Amino acid sequence: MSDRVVGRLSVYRRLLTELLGRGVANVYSHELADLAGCTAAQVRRDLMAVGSSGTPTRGYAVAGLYERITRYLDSPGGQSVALVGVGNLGRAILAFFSGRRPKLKIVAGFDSDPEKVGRTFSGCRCFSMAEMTSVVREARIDVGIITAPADCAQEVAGALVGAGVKGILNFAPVTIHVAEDVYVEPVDMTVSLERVAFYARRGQDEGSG
Amino acid sequence: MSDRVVGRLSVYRRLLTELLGRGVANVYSHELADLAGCTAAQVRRDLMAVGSSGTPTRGYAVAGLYERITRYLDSPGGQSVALVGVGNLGRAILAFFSGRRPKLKIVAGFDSDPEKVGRTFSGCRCFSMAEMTSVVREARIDVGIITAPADCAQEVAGALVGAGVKGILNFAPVTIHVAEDVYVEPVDMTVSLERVAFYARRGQDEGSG
DNA sequence: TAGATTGTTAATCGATTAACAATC
DNA sequence: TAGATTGTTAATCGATTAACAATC
Repeated sequence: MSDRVVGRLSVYRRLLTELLGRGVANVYSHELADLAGCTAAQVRRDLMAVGSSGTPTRGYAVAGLYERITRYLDSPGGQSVALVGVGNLGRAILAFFSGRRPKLKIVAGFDSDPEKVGRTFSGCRCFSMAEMTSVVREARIDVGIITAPADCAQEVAGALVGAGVKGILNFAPVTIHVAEDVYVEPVDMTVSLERVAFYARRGQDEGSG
Repeated sequence: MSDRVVGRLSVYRRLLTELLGRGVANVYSHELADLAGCTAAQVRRDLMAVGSSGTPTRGYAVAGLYERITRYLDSPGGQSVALVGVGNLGRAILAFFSGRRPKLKIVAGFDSDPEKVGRTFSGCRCFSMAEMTSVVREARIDVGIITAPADCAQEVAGALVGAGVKGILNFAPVTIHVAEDVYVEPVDMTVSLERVAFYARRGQDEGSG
């Protein structure tokens, strides 16, 4: 399954939650496509991939769709996340995810600043860097978020992977290198802003975002 | 020019800055590729696209490369950015970009909270929502960052575009719809984290991040 | 039935990769 | 010269798009 499809499934699910809340029972592929900003053909192909099917007259059942996507995307028992670097951005992300997805919860923060260690931010306890290996192993954390400064991001990534993390969301503006079986998703805000500025100046050309 | 190439150029430039600081005069495509996490063929093709050429013996001149990429990516006179929604995430982003790229500066923040209006965050003045049109026009802002809550992101996008913005970096977890000539880049942290969690659990498969 | 939608198959498109000649 | 790298061309790959039969 390609990363693009996984991303679209996540978007569909968010839209389905909204439709469920409004009591909508069925949706057509072109309706989801309009809401998600993609094509109806993509929606149908993606939904087939997770084992959902619709009918020509009624489209897809919202509740069934939500259930299928969730079964596909989520781990049944939930997954735990660690966040390393409880600075401005780290705390903003802790606040952002607080209570948002109970099955994918940030259960531990880490920081080298003794002032932050022991405190709780948006319901998440901050530990020292030295405690990382034991905390990650005990809580069976397999996802890490790096909001540490660029100059220590690689070291942090190594420590996370060493403790058992298999996926990293990297906000530090550096390319980190890890073992092949670890998935790294870079979220480089500088790169994103420069790209937006480029297309804002040049006209959209063919930018796909 | 595809959005992927623009993103890689931005990464190359960051690496070149570092090399310049270390006094490195030349680089080979495979060296940049290793640092950027892409292939040497991609690097050579991207650099050709911005009009740079290298030699078999010395590779590429770092200074010349930096200059070419900058001339390609940056607006000569610089570009101004507005940020709407000076909450936790907005303030973290203001702090992150503060002084980072002088040619691409966040010159105004906007928030509906009267407590924030008139104050300065990381050197950026916060204005009221009512002032958006006039401030954006007077400062010739053509890039917007949306860090407002999801339920008003679409409205904010409409206001930004109405005031003349041609590119939007959207951190709100909703798909926003704007005119075709406006470039929108979504940065959906929920989608990103769910994708990382998915691959962390399933093994990397073919995730390209 | 009529008609819009679904799901499948083929065609297209773009980007990446591989192969190779040119070059310093 | 020898050899690694550059730049070009062809092949491959994946995803998207288009066309169409099946379906409710």
